[in-house]
Amino acid sequence: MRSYGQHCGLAKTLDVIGDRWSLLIVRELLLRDGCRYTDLLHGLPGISTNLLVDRLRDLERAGVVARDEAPPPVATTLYRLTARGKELRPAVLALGRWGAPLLAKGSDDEAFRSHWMALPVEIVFADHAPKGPPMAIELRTGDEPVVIEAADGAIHTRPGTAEDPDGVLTGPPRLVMGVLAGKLTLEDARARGLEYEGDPEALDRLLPHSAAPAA
Amino acid sequence: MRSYGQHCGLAKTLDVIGDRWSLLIVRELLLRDGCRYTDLLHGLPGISTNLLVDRLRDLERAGVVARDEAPPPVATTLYRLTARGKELRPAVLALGRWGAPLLAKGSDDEAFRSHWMALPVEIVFADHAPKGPPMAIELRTGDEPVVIEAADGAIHTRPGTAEDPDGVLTGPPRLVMGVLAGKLTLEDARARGLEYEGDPEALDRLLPHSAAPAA
DNA sequence: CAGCATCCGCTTTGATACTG
DNA sequence: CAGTATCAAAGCGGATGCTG
Repeated sequence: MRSYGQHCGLAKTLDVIGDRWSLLIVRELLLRDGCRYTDLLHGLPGISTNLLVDRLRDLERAGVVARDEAPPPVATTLYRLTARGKELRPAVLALGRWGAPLLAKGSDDEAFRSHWMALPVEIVFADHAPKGPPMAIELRTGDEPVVIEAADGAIHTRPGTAEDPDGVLTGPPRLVMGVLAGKLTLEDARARGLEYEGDPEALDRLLPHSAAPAA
Repeated sequence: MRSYGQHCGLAKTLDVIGDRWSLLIVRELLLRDGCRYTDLLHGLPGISTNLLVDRLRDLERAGVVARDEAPPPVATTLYRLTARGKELRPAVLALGRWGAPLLAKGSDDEAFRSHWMALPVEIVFADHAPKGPPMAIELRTGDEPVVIEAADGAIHTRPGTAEDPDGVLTGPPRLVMGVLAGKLTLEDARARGLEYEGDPEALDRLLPHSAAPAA
């Protein structure tokens, strides 16, 4: 990207990550640090192969992304964020939060990847019973199942299934994301076709239950 | 901008403000809400006139910017952010903060506008003596003087001069911005040519004085 | 198959000139 | 002052080809 040539912090940031696709690449690496070229390609539906290469090079030169040559069992190169790249997390979360209300208006032919759900979870969820027993909620939507786990007051999200989940959310991405992003109450989502099986209090432990939705 | 077509909050945000120049236009309106086309042009050195019009239209359609037809004494149209547009402030600040370390490496031919200094001030300054008397520091750099005022624990920045400033910072934009962004100590900046006249404690009241610089 | 590189048509941007 | 109009240059998207 051509530099804005402005002595301003925002402009300098945009000089680095303002190119089309750049910040989405950062999103992918924030969600799945240390992943392969092909993983990135899968997590960025719509990008063309040459653009991905170009952007990775640009971000590498800018000190945001690093590439590690993985040793023989894997024998591939892994892309990850540098420490400096990880510092983009607050900005990415702030931008993602701003876009949450727009998710409601999305059309049905939009691409969706299950691991993207970790972003809204990080933004709006909190463990309201940090002393409670470890807990897991499974999400069945999109290209792969995802598990949200709460333990010791911390919340983690990972791809895969849970052995004995306290709750299971099943339905179209729009409804699951609506609930996770705090833009849809569980009741509304159920009325529109979302299914929730398990302990009704499990989700309540994580969802913001103040009167005001997340701003 | 062509939509990313991804059901993700970040992607949705970038669909709206991811175009080149868009977020810098938002910056201008965050700093000087209700300004004229020409003011925007001046605050966005490097943009071309047709691009500015295109972006303003796009942002208007997206509900981020609104235009008010000012009544006869002024008789011009004023651009401002909508409530929704103002909600971009946290994201803009987060991005601006990330770029602060990059300001040090800027070259001397970069464009600079004094009112941009309000961003770092908002990010790193705090009034450490909120009960103290009202105070003003004048900044003399860039295209116009700027005053930072602290009163009742709140900090304001405005273009213009102060009648009886408690301190005056004079020097090239790079050094003044370095101090404001917390990337340069006052001593370092003075050694490089920054001048500070007035009460040495006035600046201390606003600068972060913990050992660690702003992350 | 992972990880690129090249080519080509289309869209976006940038610079400047011009208008009510 | 507040935009339009025009056009060249750069960027992007999609397809395809190459290499281990």
